[in-house]
Amino acid sequence: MNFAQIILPLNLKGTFTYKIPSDFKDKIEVGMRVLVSFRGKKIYTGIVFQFHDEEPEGFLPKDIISLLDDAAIMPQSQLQFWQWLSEYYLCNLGEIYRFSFPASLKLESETYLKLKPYVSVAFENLDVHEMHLIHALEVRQLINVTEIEAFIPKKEIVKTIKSLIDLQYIEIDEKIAETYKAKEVAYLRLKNPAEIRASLPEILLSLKRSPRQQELLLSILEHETEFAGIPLKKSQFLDQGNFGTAPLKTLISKNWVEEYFMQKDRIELYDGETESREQLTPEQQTATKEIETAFGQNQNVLLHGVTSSGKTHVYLEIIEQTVSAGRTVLFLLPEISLTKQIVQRLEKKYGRQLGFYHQKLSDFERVEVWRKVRNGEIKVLVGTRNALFLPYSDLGLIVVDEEHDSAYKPREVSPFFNARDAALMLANFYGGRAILGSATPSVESYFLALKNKIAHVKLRHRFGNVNLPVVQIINFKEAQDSKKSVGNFSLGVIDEIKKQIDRHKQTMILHNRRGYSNVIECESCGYVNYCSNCDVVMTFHKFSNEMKCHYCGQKAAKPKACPRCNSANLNLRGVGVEQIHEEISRLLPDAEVDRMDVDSMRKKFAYEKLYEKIEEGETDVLVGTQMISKGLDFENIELVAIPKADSLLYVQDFRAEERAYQLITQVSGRAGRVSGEGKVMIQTYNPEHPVFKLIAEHDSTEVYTHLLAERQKFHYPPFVKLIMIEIKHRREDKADRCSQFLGSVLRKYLPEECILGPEKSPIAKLNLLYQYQIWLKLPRKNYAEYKSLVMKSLDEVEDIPAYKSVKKLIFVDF
DNA sequence: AGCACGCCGACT
DNA sequence: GTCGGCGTGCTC
Repeated sequence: MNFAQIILPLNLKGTFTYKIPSDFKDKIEVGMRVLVSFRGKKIYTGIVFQFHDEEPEGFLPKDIISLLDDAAIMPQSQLQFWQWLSEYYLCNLGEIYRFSFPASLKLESETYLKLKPYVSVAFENLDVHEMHLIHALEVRQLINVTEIEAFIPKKEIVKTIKSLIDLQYIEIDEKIAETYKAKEVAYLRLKNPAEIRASLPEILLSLKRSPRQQELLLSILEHETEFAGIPLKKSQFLDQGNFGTAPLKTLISKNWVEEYFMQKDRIELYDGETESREQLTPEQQTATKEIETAFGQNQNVLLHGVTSSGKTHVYLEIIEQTVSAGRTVLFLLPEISLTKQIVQRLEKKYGRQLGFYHQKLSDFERVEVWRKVRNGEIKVLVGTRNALFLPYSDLGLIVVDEEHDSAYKPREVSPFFNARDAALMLANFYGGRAILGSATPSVESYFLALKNKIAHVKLRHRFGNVNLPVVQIINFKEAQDSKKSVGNFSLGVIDEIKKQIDRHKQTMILHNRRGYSNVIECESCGYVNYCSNCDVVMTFHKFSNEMKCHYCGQKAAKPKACPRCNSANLNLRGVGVEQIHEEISRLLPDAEVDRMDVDSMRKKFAYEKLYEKIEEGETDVLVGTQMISKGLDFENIELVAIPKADSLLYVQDFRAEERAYQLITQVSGRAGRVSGEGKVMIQTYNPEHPVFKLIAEHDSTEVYTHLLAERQKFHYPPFVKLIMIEIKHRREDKADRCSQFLGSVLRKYLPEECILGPEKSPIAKLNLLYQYQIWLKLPRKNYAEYKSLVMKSLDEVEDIPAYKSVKKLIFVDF
């Protein structure tokens, strides 16, 4: 055990070899954080990955400078998970490390040093640099590594620090411990409640000349009676009762009331009534039993329940079982905005044992959750995909809610992994189980269930045996031909919306295209307005009166005349959600019509405000993009209309039909949740399209049979394994040549039928980078072999210096 | 990744 | 004559 392989927070292949100094040998553990120097002067926090005794060839390993933890900060199972991720998704361990660790747990040259307390320094034994550093530390308590460069030559820095640490004169300042202090919050309570209650009349009498004090005391008493056991937050209490601090101070000095402090919990404690466990319906009970059985047979579960069937109730039941068995639960959601409802319910039950983790937390908050997970304080963790990387010690259950959601595998941030599949693996490494839940499972998950790789548990009925909405397909061609249409709507849909408004019911209209119109075209010369960064037409947004590129975010003024031929005849083509909104507002002038899309929700609290407005029933019609399909569970929505349903299918993506099915079904699920009188109207030029027909029949089995047949016919997942490689460079010829070269190398090793491309990406230029794609369809059998040939090909391209600067992004299971 | 090194154009 | 552009190479 002379050497350690260390993971560094850099996007570099593999791990790095360091020597373990003899005095660390009995303390160092796999999963510990260590301080090492890399590239001479830079210092990094690394993770111990492995130990070994093989003397490396070709370089002299450096020593590990110091250990940052007393015990492993990363559990073994997590490290196994990292290793799997990096092998499966062809990404570097360093990338995973960077992505998954809060910044303050992986300090680099920003790491601070300090003198050890109560040491006497034998200056006569120090060299000049060591002396400088000690003197500097005597003047200022903390110095970071970069600052030391000012007075010690770069080459000598690490040596100096290391020698002083060895001499026990200085130590690494655990900034995390220092800067991270949970905030303390003041609470109020009666000092001696029993006594006060007993002699209340006398006390009140004694306070008769101080009405504010009287009021305050009674108020606290009332709270303690009504919400026994729930802490009373001082600031909130004073604000609500409009009390000043003066009467409170007097009460405290009179020893009636006391102020006490508790660590602030980022999740506010639920202070409403605690709800008793809801009774499961017979169907939910059966589902729970089926899940237990599957778990007993070491099987994971696909919980396939129609919208409003109460999947959450089943989750809660299994979560409770897991927690009472003493194990931890991870509840994954595709995005934070959907957490509201589930958190409210879990809060009541688990209080402080509930944690919350997502991209929008500050670093401090992340570290807090990290520690609580590590030391077992948190038993139930609700989070988005990055919550997979918390240091769980005993993960018994992972729930992946809305498992079909594409937010589980964003294309924008590396490492590119699918959180749903990763969750299955993570559960596996911990010896835990996973539930994938959805009303519209992904074709891949459905296939797993079909092949009995995971158990298929179904909930076929809506909660309370409420009927599923009636789906009506409207042949829009016919409506137009028979003059029964106005603009983008058939008269039937308009009439139905009016009918709903008369009944004081609400309507949702789905149109999944942002902006007002997606092309502005010159009538005389055919000019269209392209984004200067991307090979994409700019979309006109009437509301903000500007042109926007939906890919890079660039904005431009709307041209008044054609920039090429100066003609003023500019045509608007393509219908966006703003236009649908405008149209409905015009057709129904007395109705309250609102719009919900990323553009209108950008302002702070815009979402909350609109949410409330809908909840209060002030909104009659809500027009929106796919955003309206998530998290809007209102009782009063009875009608869902999709005026241009075909646009959902005309996307060049082999998952277009699956997505269309999921989106339509999800948004339909908003209609008639309680009444059972929901109605869905789909306008299309292809009324015979199987996806629309099967949605109308509510026959999900047939939908998946259809989707799977298509996938099999055209050789797409789950029948093959798909890897997409995207090659990007700011010079088109270079990206082109590099992709051609990679293509030829791949063809050297792989059969021709496995390789498609290289071709220009559907968006040939994005953010000033030209991009080309190569699609690999690899057989499931011997996949590992094929994949290693892909890796070999990539390595060969990597060896060409001219292509080093070309970015190569690899999407596995794209 | 990120940083130093090294080779060619536009400037005081 | 120099400053600085980014192509290239290397890091345990």
